[in-house]
Amino acid sequence: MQDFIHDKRVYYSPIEFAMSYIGGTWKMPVIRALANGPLRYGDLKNAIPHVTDKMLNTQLRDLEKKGMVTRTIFREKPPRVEYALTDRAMQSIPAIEALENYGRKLMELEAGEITERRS
Amino acid sequence: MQDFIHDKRVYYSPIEFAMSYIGGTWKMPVIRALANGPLRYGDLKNAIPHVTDKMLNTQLRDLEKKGMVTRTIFREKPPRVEYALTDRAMQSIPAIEALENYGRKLMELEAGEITERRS
DNA sequence: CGGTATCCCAGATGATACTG
DNA sequence: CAGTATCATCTGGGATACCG
Repeated sequence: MQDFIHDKRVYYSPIEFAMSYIGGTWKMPVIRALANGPLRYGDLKNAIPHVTDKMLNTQLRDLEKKGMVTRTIFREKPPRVEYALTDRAMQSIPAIEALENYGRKLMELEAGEITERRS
Repeated sequence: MQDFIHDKRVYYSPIEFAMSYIGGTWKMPVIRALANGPLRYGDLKNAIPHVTDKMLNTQLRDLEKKGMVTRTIFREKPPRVEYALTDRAMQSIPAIEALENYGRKLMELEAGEITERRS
């Protein structure tokens, strides 16, 4: 395939381009956590073990910029902020689930093997 | 899910674990290039536009260590080295193709939109 | 409750040149 | 043909602390 230029950057393959949207350690876990419906910030954070506020916020801002999530503020008491997937993010779910299944297969394979001793 | 520990590292999700095998800019393109059968080094390099020798070699060594590719040397004239996918790498192909399809969808979406002006 | 602001580092990537 | 070696760069991610 020929090069794809977007936002002044060159992408060599559809894979690389997809990863610019959902790559990194946290973006897929975020999307997966929102796959069953919108969540507010706190619930989202609880749904993703080990994520820090900084990383969660960074990733949410990135995803917003890319048109993958929407952020809705409800000015209630106490304040509420909800994150939801856009259409294009929902279309990534099959790919993310495929990756997740593969990860589980690898975990089984590795758990079943005797750990190699490093020389 | 609970944490998964492998090779002295903690993985928080199957996704993260899968990405430790096929993540990075070049590993999926490499696996995809080998999906239809073994290739020798030069052909593999030609199959992956823009990859440098350093990156291709680094990734191939990584993939070897993880048990994702095999490296076979044929002492002929001229020398020949063939790379092939292992079983566990072949199991990643559906996930990689799903990602690739998603990347293509995103490319269409972006190509069809009027580029936003950044303020 | 839902975030920001700093500072910092390791590791991933790249350019270039050289080799058995 | 199939790589290594070296050096430089850049950014993702983490620790910690603070804020409207």
